[in-house]
Amino acid sequence: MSRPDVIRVAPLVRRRVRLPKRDAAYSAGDAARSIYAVRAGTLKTHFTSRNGREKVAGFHLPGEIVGLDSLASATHPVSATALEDASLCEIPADALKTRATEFAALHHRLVENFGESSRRDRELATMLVLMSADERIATFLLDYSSRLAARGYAASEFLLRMTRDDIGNYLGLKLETVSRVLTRLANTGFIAVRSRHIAILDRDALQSVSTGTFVPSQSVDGARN
Amino acid sequence: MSRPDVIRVAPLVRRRVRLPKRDAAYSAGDAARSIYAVRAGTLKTHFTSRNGREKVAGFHLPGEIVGLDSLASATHPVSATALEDASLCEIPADALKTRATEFAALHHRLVENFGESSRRDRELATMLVLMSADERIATFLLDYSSRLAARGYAASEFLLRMTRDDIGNYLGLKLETVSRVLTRLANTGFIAVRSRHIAILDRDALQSVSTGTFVPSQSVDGARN
DNA sequence: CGTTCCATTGATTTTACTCAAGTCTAGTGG
DNA sequence: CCACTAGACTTGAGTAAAATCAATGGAACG
Repeated sequence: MSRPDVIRVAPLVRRRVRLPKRDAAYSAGDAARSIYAVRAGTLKTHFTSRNGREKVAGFHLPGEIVGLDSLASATHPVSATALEDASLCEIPADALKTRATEFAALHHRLVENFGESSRRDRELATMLVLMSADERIATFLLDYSSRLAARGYAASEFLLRMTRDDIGNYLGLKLETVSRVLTRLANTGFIAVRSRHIAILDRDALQSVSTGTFVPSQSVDGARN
Repeated sequence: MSRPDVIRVAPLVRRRVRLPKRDAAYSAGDAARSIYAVRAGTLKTHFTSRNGREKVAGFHLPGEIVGLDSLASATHPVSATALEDASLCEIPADALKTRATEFAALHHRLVENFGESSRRDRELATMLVLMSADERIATFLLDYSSRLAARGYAASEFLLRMTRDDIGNYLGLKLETVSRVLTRLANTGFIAVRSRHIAILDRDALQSVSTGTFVPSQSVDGARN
């Protein structure tokens, strides 16, 4: 969870793509021909697990890159779907591959990006294993906020572009639990919730919830595992 | 979870390292000078999460590579500790970096390796979110078995080199739960357990447990999330 | 060969899930 | 433009899976 994966690849961009809400930039299994920089809008990446259940892999804000994980294989391992009308820059994978070795700087950026995404995956796994529902939601909100801030958007008041169900799937919670936790955090005055509009009212408190230092209601522990 | 990340890097190896049980090849935060191929023995990678809790990131069998995730940053993001006396091949990172752009094939292997590890991380996250304790343990045993088999070891009878606590931490379960599930799987006759010695007696059944098709005791669902 | 770490098993509690009912919101068509 | 509808969200009550607490047994290690 963190900084957007900004990468300057202007000379490689093939074309702009308009992607209406609910449409997929690519689907799991598609030939891996391109990666995409998110220009505007929000995407989610998702896939069907071996036992047929749908899993949200991540959310992608403007300025971030999707599809990099396809460079290793012939096909896209996940699908990328627009949560709202979006606009993308398509970057052909072959150009990226051949010219990556050509230009050390670009190669370096790629390696960096992989490192970044593996760090994020590691943190997600940690979150799923070690954190309570409250900690996960608090962490999610703070991460979302900081990613928006890094792109120049308001950090303390924003619109969630995804459903409670998507958030829950991503964090390993049921949508009812997501709803309850948001309500609880709102009741303690740490955030304000108006459907998908979120305002962070007390960032420090939210931070302490995310680290398990503070626990909203009565339960005294917060420690898991 | 899957295939070992075999990579032929003989010409780059600097030296062999003997690593006694409980010693670390490197620790989180160390300068990222080298990556390591596991020659013999088993390692675990682990790190301290933001809230100070220890998390097992993965287990690494002979023939696999550790430390690749450090290429992106200046320091190692995780620690690598020997679960038993081990022997490693040290590969200097700078040689890998400079010569990776030199040799397209090696560069390709690196990209591939990142793709593989991100696939594994994604599956781990899925496992943690969507799977019951029984499914996780069954999946873990089958993965462990197939990784051993890929290196020429017996696939159906092996020794777990890590504690129940390590397994539990990795899978997001408490050690007691790990113990209980192993006992349950043994009672149904799918595996045999003698402390850390595991024998897979009915691979198909274990497979069906791992996919949630079969559920050992009484509970009828197996579905989560 | 005793000490320490690891594993098992049982009883109880807790967290988040499930099931269910009802409300709100945004998008649609009359 | 308003009414209608479908999807999204909230809230409540009861349940289940795994965590926690606790005590004992077994293996490994110096």
